[in-house]
Amino acid sequence: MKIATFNVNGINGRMPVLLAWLQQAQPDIVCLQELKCTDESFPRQALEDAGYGALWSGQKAWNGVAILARGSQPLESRRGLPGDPKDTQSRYLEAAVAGVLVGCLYLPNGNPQPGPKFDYKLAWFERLIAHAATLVDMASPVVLAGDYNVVPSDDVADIYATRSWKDDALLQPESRAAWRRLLAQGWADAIATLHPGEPLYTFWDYMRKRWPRNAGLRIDHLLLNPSAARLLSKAGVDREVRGMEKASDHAPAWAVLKAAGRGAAAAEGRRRT
DNA sequence: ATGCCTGTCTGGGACAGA
Repeated sequence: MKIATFNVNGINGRMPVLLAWLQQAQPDIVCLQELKCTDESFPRQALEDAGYGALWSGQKAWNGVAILARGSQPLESRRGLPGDPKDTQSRYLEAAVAGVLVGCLYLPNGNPQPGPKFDYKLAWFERLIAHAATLVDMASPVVLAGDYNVVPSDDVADIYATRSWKDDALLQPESRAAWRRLLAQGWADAIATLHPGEPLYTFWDYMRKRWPRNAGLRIDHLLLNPSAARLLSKAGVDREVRGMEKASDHAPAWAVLKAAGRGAAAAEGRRRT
């Protein structure tokens, strides 16, 4: 089973890219962020025609998350993080698909920092940590996938260079401390686990020729609870998607879990023949 | 400190992204 996360930066303008990637990569589960569309304008029919059932939480102009499942309908288990009823931003959606619990998240960017947006980012992170604590020890596989808006370290595996980013919310000690506390619950960073030290960036700013220069950041992550981590067999980034016409500024990141969920082994078998 | 790009909502320019 292949699970992917992709910040599309506007789903309706990104449909040609999204559909081409779905067709090529054939992910079983997809977490999408930054839909930038209302619930009414979500392209449900086009995704269904491409073979995907969908669940979405839209919002006018900004944010918005969705979960896609190839050949089935995701079963919603949660909409929004607990802990702040006044938070109306569409940033979290959770569903069960083929025996895997999937949390799709779009963590606040937090710029500029310091300031109220950074405070909101850290507060949202605390709510995520509290909710993740209730999921990490589940007997079934759990994957928390999305745009975390955190560059885990200054290492070249996570960022091309830090000079122009040192004051950015994505690199701040508070953001990284929250990230480390989340992982310390027992979550495995799929890409870092299988490709330690490799610069598998997921975001390249549109500005300053950062894509042609491969001046990227690793901010889209898939975290696996121990049950899911035991099944981890592959992980990667489909970086060619960033080079397509009318690309998002993010590329999809993905992980493959072996024999996860009912029928997955049969599906793997079919794929090999 | 600002522009650099691209998106949405609008119908020009503000705001947000990271």
